[in-house]
Amino acid sequence: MSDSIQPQILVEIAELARTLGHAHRVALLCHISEEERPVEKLAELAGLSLANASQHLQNLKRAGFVDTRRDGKRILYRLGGGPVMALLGGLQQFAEFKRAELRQVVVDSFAQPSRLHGISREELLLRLADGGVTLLDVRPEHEYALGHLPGALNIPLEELQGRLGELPQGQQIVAYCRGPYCVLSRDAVTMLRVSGLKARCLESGYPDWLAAGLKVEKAN
Amino acid sequence: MSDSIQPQILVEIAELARTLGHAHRVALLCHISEEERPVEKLAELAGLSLANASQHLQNLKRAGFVDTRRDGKRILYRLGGGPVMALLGGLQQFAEFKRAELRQVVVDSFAQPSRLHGISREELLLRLADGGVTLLDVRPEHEYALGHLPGALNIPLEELQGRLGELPQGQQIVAYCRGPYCVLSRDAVTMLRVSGLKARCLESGYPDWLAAGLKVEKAN
DNA sequence: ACATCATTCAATAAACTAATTGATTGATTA
DNA sequence: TAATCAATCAATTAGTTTATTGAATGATGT
Repeated sequence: MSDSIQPQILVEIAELARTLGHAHRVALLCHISEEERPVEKLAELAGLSLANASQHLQNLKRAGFVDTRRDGKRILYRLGGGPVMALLGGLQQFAEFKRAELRQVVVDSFAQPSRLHGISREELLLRLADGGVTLLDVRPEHEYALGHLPGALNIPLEELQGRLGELPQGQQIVAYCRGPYCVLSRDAVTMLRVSGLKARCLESGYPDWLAAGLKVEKAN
Repeated sequence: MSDSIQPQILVEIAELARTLGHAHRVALLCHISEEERPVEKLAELAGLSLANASQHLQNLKRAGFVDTRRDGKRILYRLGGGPVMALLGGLQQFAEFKRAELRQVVVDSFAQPSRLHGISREELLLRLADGGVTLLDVRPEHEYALGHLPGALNIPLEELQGRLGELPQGQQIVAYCRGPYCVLSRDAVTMLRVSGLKARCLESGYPDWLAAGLKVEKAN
């Protein structure tokens, strides 16, 4: 076997990962991904002291996850170039997978013979173009606010039972949540079908959509 | 604005990232991804003491990146469930993007009017089924050895000039490397075209292929 | 030019992480 | 049942990383 992987790229990968290895930095990165923001605002959002936030932000910048520009007195941080969100999405998906695994649901839903045959992103895009589909985001409100598929309706799973009336009767409904390992949309589809509605799952969730570079909508 | 992201998932994400935040652990994970292996072998491959390797491996296991099983006296580590390779691929791609950026090549290749119109994975799969395509992996040999697209020929970019004779004359050649931000395959295509061969780039690289869950080939 | 304001820098103490050593576990073979 | 062997655990030391403080930038607006 050759001398395995180039050690230098390993070190670079590890450095990138370590930069994301602190909850405050991940939080800051999320806040930046929502919208370009000055340091003070970010510190407030993340609940950090100014100097502390500044240092974390500089770490993120050194790693290339964010960029800055000056606007008058303030320095605005924005998302950097490159596949930053894909990376963050990958982490989020793995975290989501682990949670699902803990609840011992993954195995069940894979074992389940009718996997509710989810709809792929490609098919969804086609269906959306035709207009015969209602997109339903069943994640909690704050996650929806941070970004969702264009035109998606938000009814968190917990509220779904009580808000069935808000959904169109004739149309096909496509529910999605955090990804293939997240059970929210599966539960939603089961619930909707029981109520006599035509519902399917999106195979992949919001992070995946984001990672694929497709357009998203954000709350104001 | 609502209370932003759930702090708990942020902590979990950060923990995952921190686990990948050490070159030795990334190296171990790569070695494990190649093949199920016992601790001793992994320690040797990564150049670590046994106890040290064991500790790193346990970190990886705690995070869910790897799993273990016993086989006689030895304990074999294998890749865990969930989108581990997608995550690692995401990191690799971001690292690759940064390198390209440093060389100030990304901007150029995006600015370049004819982006060498790359071929998509879907199209490649179709073409491969027809058999009229030669797949060319232009990454260094050791990277190729760790895994490559099924049936791909390996000629590292540095050797390409001298080994043009190994390529079929009539067939379309599809070159790939580490991903959309890697310049190896672009350079290769340019070189091949100059030599009168029909060549195109794969839009996405090996890590992306891996992340998409498609079949790969490994050296023995 | 001066005062102002957002941000960064520098220095410190506290907390955490990594590598080494040697002891321990737990399954296998004789 | 004892010897063996792979792997893990425990404890130590050295090295990093984090949050805090207060001082230093550096562009703005009067």
